[in-house]
Amino acid sequence: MNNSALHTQIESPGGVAGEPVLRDARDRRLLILQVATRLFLEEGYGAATTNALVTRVGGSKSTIYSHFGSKEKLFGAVVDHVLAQLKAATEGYDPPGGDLEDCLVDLGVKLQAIVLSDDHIALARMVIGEAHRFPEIGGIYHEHGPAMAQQGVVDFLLAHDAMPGSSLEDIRDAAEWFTGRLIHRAFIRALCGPGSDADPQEPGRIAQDAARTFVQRFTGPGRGVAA
Amino acid sequence: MNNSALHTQIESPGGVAGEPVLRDARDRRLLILQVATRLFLEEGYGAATTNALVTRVGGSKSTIYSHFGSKEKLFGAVVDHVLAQLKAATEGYDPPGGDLEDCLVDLGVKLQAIVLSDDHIALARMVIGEAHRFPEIGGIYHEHGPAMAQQGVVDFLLAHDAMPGSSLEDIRDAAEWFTGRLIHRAFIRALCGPGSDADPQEPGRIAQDAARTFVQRFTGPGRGVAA
DNA sequence: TATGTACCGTACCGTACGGTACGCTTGCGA
DNA sequence: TCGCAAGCGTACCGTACGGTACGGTACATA
Repeated sequence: MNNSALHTQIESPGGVAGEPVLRDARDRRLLILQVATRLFLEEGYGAATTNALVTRVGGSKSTIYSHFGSKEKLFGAVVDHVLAQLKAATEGYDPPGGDLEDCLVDLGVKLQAIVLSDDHIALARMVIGEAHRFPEIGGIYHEHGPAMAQQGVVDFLLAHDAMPGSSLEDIRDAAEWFTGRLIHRAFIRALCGPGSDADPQEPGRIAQDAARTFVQRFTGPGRGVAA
Repeated sequence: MNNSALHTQIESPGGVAGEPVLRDARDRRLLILQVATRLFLEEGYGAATTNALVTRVGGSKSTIYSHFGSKEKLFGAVVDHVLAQLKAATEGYDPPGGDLEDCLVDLGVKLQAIVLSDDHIALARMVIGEAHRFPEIGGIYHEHGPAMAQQGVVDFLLAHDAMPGSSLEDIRDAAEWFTGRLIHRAFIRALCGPGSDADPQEPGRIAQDAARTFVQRFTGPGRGVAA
């Protein structure tokens, strides 16, 4: 699962060439944030050293500490930054024409691509691993990540009037069925390690299964609470 | 979600009383392992200090290093230990009588209790957070945790002949639907932070929804692949 | 030309960590 | 009684980290 949709990295100065390239640039802060984001995502919070950041971004540690007051605050800014990128990747989603099942397949594939993207997995690992030291950041991630995705599915179902006559609670439950089926297994596996991505067709297969079964179960005749 | 089913802690010496209680005990190693387990689960890998372990377990750091060669190896032993406890908690599961739906509700409630237990959440956080540094341990956890749970549901469905005539692949897919619905949302939420456990009836409600919907969709007439 | 601001570079501080060395004590078995 | 394995306590080592200090530099504005 290799996804580069979220990469907006800028060339970092100070790498090979000793001469600073962006000297006195107004967006020094943004550059630091972007490089720090890549560093944190690659190394994790604990292993990402401020000295390593200085090496990558070029310049001086003092500048970094003048923009962000501490490593913890920088971490918070990085999480916000990645969440904003993830949100941007979801905006402007335009479901294709066709019947509900086709739309659900499309939505499912897109959702999987974002949730299972390298950047999101790295972010989730980091946030989960540090949830205990930074509970607030864990809450922010959950609110703007998983909870947002869940709400996105609910909105989709409402916009398509996929379950006419159903209560909002039923629609929420249906959305949980859908996302659980779509994501759960692959997400947990990805969080646990690189995993053997032996079958590149698996995401599509699961999206189709999720969509088909969803339509059969939650829409059309015979749905609703039995007994 | 407060679950103490996994706690088998032994009273640690050296806490208040200065006199060592288990001096020269043969099971010094086990005691260290148990205390280390609690320490790691409470503090996380990075924040769990070997000095803190010495303070809690009593005795000397040399002893710890003579039993386990390094902090990393101790970590591996702790993960194995917790996984063994989790496995022990699932063994001897005896589904109640009654129809399939009742059995599924019971299975669902038990599964939730284990997966969402404090110890398992703490373990999962730790493993996920360090999956990058210890990919092997991530694999071990996944194999003996999530994958095992998944297989347990498959075995349950097979033992109850819940989906007669279905292929093994269909049964696996059905088990993924069930576990995804059961666990996904609450598990992710728990991983992200303490969360507001406002509704203690939620697990039961979800287990019932999962069981009822599962029976409607995957068993009885009208199931199977459409079109 | 004077001044303020942002940044650079480097040296440094205090601390905390994982891990080791070493001499002492205790209790068991021959 | 002796030796030996296991454990104890403490001091210590090397290192790496987050964070700070400080003098110097470039540039924009007035």
